[in-house]
Amino acid sequence: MTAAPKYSSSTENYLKAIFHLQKSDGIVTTNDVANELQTRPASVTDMLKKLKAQKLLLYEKYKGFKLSNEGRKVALQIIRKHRLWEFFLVEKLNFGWDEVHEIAEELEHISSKKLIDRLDEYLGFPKSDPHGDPIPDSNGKFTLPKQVDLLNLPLNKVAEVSSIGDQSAEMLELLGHKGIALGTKVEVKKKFAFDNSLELKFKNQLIVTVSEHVAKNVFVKYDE
Amino acid sequence: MTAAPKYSSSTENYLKAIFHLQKSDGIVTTNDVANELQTRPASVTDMLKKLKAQKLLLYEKYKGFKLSNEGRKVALQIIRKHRLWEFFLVEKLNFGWDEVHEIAEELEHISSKKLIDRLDEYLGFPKSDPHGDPIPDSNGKFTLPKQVDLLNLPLNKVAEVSSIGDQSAEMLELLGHKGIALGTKVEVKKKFAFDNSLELKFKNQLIVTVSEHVAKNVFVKYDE
DNA sequence: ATTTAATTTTAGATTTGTCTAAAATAAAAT
DNA sequence: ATTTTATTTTAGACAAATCTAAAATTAAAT
Ligand SMILES: [Mn+2]
Ligand SMILES: [Mn+2]
Ligand SMILES: [Mn+2]
Ligand SMILES: [Mn+2]
Repeated sequence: MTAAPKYSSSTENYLKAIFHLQKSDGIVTTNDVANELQTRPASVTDMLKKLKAQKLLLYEKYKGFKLSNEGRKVALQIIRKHRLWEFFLVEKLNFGWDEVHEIAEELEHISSKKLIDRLDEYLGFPKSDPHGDPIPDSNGKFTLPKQVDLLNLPLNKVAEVSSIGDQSAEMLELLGHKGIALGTKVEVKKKFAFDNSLELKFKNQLIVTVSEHVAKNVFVKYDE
Repeated sequence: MTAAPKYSSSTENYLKAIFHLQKSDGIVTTNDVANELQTRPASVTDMLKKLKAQKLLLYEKYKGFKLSNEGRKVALQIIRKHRLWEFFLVEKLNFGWDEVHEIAEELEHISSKKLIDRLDEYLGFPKSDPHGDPIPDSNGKFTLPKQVDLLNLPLNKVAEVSSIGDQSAEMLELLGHKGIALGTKVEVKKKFAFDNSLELKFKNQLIVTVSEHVAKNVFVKYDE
């Protein structure tokens, strides 16, 4: 029985970043990772070599890299911890869903597995975090919620905002102002062919306009 | 307005260790700290110099050292976090009081002040941790638990046995038999006016009777 | 008061993670 | 097919925190 190896916070942050980047693009570059982690490409290359040595990454210089099975497994456990802590902060400590990310960025590195499993139980085994992202179970499995972005939501269909693609401060400010948050019920009343901007209607009858750029980053779920 | 400086986990662990050591002995040595932190005296000396440079420590080589006011202030905030997390683990996540220390040793380094103040509120502003140690408030103040003998403990107040007056072999035999030891949690359920004998209840619901003579020699501490 | 022992500090290395500047390689443009 | 540009990697350095071995200082013993 081999004891679960401990990885540094830095290592964990790299694994998580690579996981997220290869989820969206499929292919990940050194620059992508440097940009995501606010560091330098040279530092990324250094770390890629270390991750390869630990068998967490498949890497050949100049050719590319991707997580190994073990690397993905570790990444998923970090993501599990991140999202469970976010859920805790919002549900139990009354934080806003837009102020928990930074704190979870630290909490995700607390090592105790027993702690996170107890927390999961205490929270009632939530399926998704406050941003609508799925929470992997202790085996790393999770069920992707069926969702589309607002651009692809059929007209006059009531749907619920379930996750946000671009979670930058600027985006969150815009959404806050327009009155769009997780759980908000919306329907698309009109789509302008000219610029793909949309008119959305809320439950309270209010109508707002959002750009194509915004619409592509707001994901909703709805019944068929 | 100066932003609160961030200290490394290592720095925080040193401050906390020195705080605890100077609490008991008054005087602290390089070896004490090395022993407490499972490290080498040479490493301690290195860190003492760094702490001095940060004005967290008053230090003159070969002569001795002690925390500065600022150093003590930081130490108390780490202790506050440590003990609040321990309380959380025991009260909310059903951990045993004997298995929370290691986890709190990591959690105490999470930096968000807002988090710890929200946690404090969520827990109902507890006065002491699962080991009976006082929890400093957000200004670093804490109230030492009140210490009285069992005769003077108010009815139905949960208290912790903190010291024994008469430590004769006969007394210790009696206490051992009744199940009373340092750290035992007890409350007084009934006091008989006839002979000042008491009925005590333990956490495990067991009830025992002790004489006035015994009660006068068992000291307990409790909050308020 | 010397000698001996313990404690503390320095000197010099090591590890981890980062950086800048320069070189190597790949991709894009002419 | 060259040339130019962008990306990636190496080379060399640095800060933080630790270590071992040796030197400096203080404390204890004879
Ligand atoms: Mn993180
Ligand atoms: Mn999230
Ligand atoms: Mn600690
Ligand atoms: Mn404690």
